[in-house]
Amino acid sequence: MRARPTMRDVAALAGVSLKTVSRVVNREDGVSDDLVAKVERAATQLDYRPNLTASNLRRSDRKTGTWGLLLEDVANPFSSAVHRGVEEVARELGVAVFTASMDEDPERERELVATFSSRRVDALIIAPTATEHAYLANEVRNGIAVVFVDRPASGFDADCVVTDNRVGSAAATRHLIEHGHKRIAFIGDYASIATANERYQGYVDAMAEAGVQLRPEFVTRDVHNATQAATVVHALLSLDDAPTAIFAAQNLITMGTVEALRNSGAQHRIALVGFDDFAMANLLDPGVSVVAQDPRAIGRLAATLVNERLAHSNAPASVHVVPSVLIARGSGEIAPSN
Amino acid sequence: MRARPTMRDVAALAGVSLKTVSRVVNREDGVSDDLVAKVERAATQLDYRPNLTASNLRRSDRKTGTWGLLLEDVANPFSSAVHRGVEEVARELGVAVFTASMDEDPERERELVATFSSRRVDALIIAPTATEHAYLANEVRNGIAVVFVDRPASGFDADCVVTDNRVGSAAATRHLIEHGHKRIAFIGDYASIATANERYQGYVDAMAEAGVQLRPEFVTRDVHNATQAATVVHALLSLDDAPTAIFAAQNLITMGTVEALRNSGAQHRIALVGFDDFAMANLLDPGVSVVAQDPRAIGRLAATLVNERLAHSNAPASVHVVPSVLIARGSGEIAPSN
DNA sequence: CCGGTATGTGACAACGTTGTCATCCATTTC
DNA sequence: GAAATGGATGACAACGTTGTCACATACCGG
Repeated sequence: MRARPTMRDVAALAGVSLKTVSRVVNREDGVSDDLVAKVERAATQLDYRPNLTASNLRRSDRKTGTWGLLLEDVANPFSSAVHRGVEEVARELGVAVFTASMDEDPERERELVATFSSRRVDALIIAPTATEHAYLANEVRNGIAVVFVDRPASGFDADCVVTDNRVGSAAATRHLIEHGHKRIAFIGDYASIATANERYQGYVDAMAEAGVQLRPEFVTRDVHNATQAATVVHALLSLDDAPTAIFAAQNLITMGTVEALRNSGAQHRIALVGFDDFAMANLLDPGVSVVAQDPRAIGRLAATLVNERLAHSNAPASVHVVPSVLIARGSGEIAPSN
Repeated sequence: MRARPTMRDVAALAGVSLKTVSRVVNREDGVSDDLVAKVERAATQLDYRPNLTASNLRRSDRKTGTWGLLLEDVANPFSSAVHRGVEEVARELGVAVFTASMDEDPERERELVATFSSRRVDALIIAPTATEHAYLANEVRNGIAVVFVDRPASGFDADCVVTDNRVGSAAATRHLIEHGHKRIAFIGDYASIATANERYQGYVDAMAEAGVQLRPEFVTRDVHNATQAATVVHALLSLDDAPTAIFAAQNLITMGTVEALRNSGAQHRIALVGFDDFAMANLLDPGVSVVAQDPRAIGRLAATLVNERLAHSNAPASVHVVPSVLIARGSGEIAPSN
């Protein structure tokens, strides 16, 4: 394997100076047509590829055209849709994106930020895992733009893109109320997660708005996976005065609920609305009504904000809310059974 | 915003030479303890982050610790699971990964390869879209390691990780035969896709092995999405002598088939096995039996191969097959209706 | 007390590129 | 016809780091 060709090699082959090659590669004008042709021929002949890392080092604007994207888990449907949205905008801008999963590990988040900072990314887009983000101030001081997605960060002021959690949850709950339900259970994620709280608040809002009394035995929080959710549902169904509807305030909770309802044969009797859409929800029986987030739009918006922040680094930080949409598929339109 | 601190700044603050800072940062030994302490204190005080791009430029081994991962679509479940597998290995190796989607556009594939090559990735992992990969020879000559996943490349010799398409498809077909079926339909993707052919061959193998005559009216190829698949299923069901079982040789085809069977009320009467697993397949009614690929294992293996190739660049290229697993969930175990 | 070795530290060049400035030659201008 | 202008090209330094080598000091054995 030979050494990679450099501008010097191209220059030698074309019989011009290094700088002229640089000019041609960067499409600067002021180079005569025949030299341009000669250089291009030489570059092609050698399979020359400009070395962007060397270029970035020397360039005065000090931008590498690289972003870091820190997600919960690249294989998770929500994360990967955000990724997709970010990528679409990055592609238009000619930016390359480093991606990594944090798996809810704050330590890992910090490691990744350090790694990406060392690689001189222009910006970081973070779906935060850590609860304290003051440490990012160093990076911002070093010129890195930071935008949060999905969850706001605490202890640190930066642009942020979130779903309309509270309003969307209120809409889900209201939808059940409008179909005649009053005994509506809430199953939500860890109360320590800001968005989980927002969703709970939305449920509370809609219940209050309709004058329906909250019943503590119908509210379960700190549920994090499908198995736990299924257990909760079984417990709810065995109550004397069981709920006639369930609002499942998270992806996995919805799936666990579907499973539990089916195992109890209650899937056509108990109404269900989930927060966050998932694949095949329309093919289940009944189809599962959900409040769908738009993770791809979230990703696109975050990337756009990054781009703006890179242009005006001292603009005030802002929070952007992406609306959710209620999709009726059957499960949310079941009437109360008694 | 101040300029980013460099080694020079750290050296000045610590009162040592640039080179000593370099030694401390790279944990080389032969630096006295008190100088190490001084340098570390200065580095912390300035929020110094080593500039990996400058480091890579100078380093003699010429490795950047960066890979490029080219996927069909980062938001697609198969792709993102491969991504996850690659990332896990990359993380252990301290490698950062650029990811991008090609959306079945060969032009885009080449652009991305050029971009990543300019950024001096050590390796490319490609789920190929282009049908002709001779162009990659230039990159390999320039020292980039290349590994293919999911589909083999043509016109270019490189390591490759694929699912056991033919054997898996034969297993799926055999499963249906063992449950008493003889009238088994095949619905597959574009015949131009190598893996789609493999899957068709597997179907043919199992039918031949059991001495069941192939019936051309039961074989449909060049089906690429769920809607087309649904149309095909409706046509199959309206045949005088309709099939009693269907082998759906691709993800989206399986979903379209499920939908069509349900719309015809035939989901408990016609057996179905799909190739490639998908979310919620177990919660459908009946659960959908599938031959599951292991995309995460594919990603992990590909990353491992990259690492080996970087160590011995002249080892012969090899093809690695990751076995698939048949998961019985109900739909594949339905007995023939007459 | 000398020469030799080991150890810690720094000066300097180099990686592949771009910014700055100087040079050269061909025009144009008075 | 000399001077001024402008356009094309190249020489050189610099980006932030590491590899190489030289130097200074400390230690050792004879």
